Amino acid sequence: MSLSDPSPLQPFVNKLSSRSELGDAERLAILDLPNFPQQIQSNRDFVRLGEQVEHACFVVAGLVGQFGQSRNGTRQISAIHIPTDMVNLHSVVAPEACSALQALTVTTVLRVPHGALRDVAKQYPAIAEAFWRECAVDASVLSEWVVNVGRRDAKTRLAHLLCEVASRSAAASGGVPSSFNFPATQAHVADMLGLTSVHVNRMFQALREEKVISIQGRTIQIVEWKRLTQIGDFDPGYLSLGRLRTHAPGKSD
Amino acid sequence: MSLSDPSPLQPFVNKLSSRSELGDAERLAILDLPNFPQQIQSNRDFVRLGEQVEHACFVVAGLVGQFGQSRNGTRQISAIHIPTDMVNLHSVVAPEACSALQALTVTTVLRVPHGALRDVAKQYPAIAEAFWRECAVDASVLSEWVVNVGRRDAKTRLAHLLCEVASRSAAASGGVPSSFNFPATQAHVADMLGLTSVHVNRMFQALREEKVISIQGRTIQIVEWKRLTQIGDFDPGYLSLGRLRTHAPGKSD
DNA sequence: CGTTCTTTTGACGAGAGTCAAGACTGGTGG
DNA sequence: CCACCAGTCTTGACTCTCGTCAAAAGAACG
Repeated sequence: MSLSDPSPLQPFVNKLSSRSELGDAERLAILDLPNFPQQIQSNRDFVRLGEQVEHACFVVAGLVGQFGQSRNGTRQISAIHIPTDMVNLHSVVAPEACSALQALTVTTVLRVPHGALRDVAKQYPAIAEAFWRECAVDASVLSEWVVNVGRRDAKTRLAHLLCEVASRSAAASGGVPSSFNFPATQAHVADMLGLTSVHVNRMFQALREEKVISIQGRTIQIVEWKRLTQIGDFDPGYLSLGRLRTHAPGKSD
Repeated sequence: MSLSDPSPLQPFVNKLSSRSELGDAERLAILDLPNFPQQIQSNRDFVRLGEQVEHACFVVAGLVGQFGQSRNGTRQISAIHIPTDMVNLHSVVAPEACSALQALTVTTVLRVPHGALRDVAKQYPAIAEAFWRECAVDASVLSEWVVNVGRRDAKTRLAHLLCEVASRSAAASGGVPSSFNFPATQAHVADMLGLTSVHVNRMFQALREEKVISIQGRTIQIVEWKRLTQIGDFDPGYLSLGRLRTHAPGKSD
C-alpha cells in the first residue's frame, strides 16, 4: 500500500497515534490490516450475548451501544461508541461477548479479524501496548459511568453524558465542543443513564429552558459549554484526550 | 531464582495462567519481577486522583476500592480488588490516575514498578497479551457494575455484588462459593452500589431474614447459593473465571 | 397521507434518601 | 476487670426524586 493511497484505517491510526507513539513500520502494519466494511441497520444487534466474536469493529459512521441485560428485560447501555472508536478491541483477547452490541442508528463499521490484530500485536510491541492502552481508556470511561449512574442526580447525569459525547466528538473531528451529532433517541439515553425516557425528557427540557443546550433534530448544540460542564460535574481527564502519553524509556526500576 | 524458592509473585502467575497460556520462560520472567511489599492502613488512599502512578499493586491480603468522586463530596466505588488481583495494571499504559485507590481495611500489596512490567511485556508477546486480557476482564466487570447500579433495585444490587465477590474469592482460593471474607463496612458497600448505608442495612436484613446469607463479623456465609444468584440476577460469565481462553493459532484471516 | 416511532404532558405511586437517635462492637487504657 | 470510646449497625418517621401509566401531539418515512 502506498502512502498516497489512503487506507480506510487511516483514522484508526490517527486515533491510536493521539495516545501512543507509533513508528512508520507500525503505522503501515495497521494500515495494511484486512478490513471489511459493513452497514448495520438501526436497532440491530450485530454482536449477541455469549457469542464467540471474531472481528473487532471500527466505527466509521453512526452510533453503537454496548448493552447489558437485567432480568426484568430492562436494558442498560454500559458504553457507547462514536466514529473513530474501535469497538470490541478487547474481544481480541476475550472473544466471548459478555455484552451485546447494537447499532443505535444506521451505522457503518470496518470489521477487522482478530487473527490479524493479534499478529500485528505480537510482531510490534508498540502496537500491543497501544491496543492495551485503548483498552485501559475504555475501562476508565466505564469507571466514570459507574460514578455517573451511581452518584449523580438525573440532571447532572444527563449533562455529564452530553459533555462526554461532546468532548469525544470534538476530539474525533478536531474542533472544540460546540455542536455534535447524537443520533440516540431519548429512550436510548435513558438506557445509558439508568433512568426512564420520561424523566430524560424532563431533564432535556430543563437544560433547554436554562439555555445551556439546544436541539435541532439529531444534533445537539452547546450554547454554554462552561455552564454545562458545571451542571454535569464534568472533568475530561478520564478521557485521555489529545495528549500523547510519553513515558520514560523503560527501565526495570 | 530456583523453582523451589517460591517468589511472592507466584499467586500472580497462577492468576494469569488461569486465563492465559504462559510458557516457562514467561512464568520465570514474571516471578523475577522486582516487587516491594507494603502495608496500608484502613481507609487510607495510596493512589490519589491525578497522580502519576509508577507501580502496579498486587493485593496479597485485604481489600482495595477504586473511588470516583462526584461534586457534592459523595464517593462512588467503581471497582474493588481482593487478594490475587493486580490493581492498577492498566496504569502501566495510562499512568495518570483517574480514580483514587483506597484500602478498605488493612491491606498488604506488592508494588511492582511499571518499567519492569513494560519490559517483560515488550520482551514476551504472550505476557503483553495476558496483561491486556486482564485489563479486558476488568473492563468487563466495570461494564457489569454499570448495569448493576443503573438498572437493578437495591436488593438485587446487593445480592449481585455478594455473588460477584463470592465467585471471585472462591476462584482465588480454589473452592466453591460458600463463605468468604468481606471486610467492607456497610457504608463502603453503599458506595459500591450507589445507595445509602441506611438502605444497604435494610437490604442486608432482608437477605438475612430470608435465610439466604448469614453474617459473622467480617465473613459472609452463603446459606443458599442458588437462591442468591436468582435474587441477584447473577450470571458469572462476565468474570471469565476458571477457563483458559484458547484461541486458534493466529492467522491473518 | 397513513403508519410507526418519538417526544411531550399530567396525575399518581413507590423506592430510596434524609435526619436523628439509640444499640452494638471491638479495641484501649486505667 | 471494667470503663470508655469511636466506629458500626440498627430503627423509625418523614421527604422527595424518579418511576409508572396513559394518552396526545409531533416527526419521520415510505
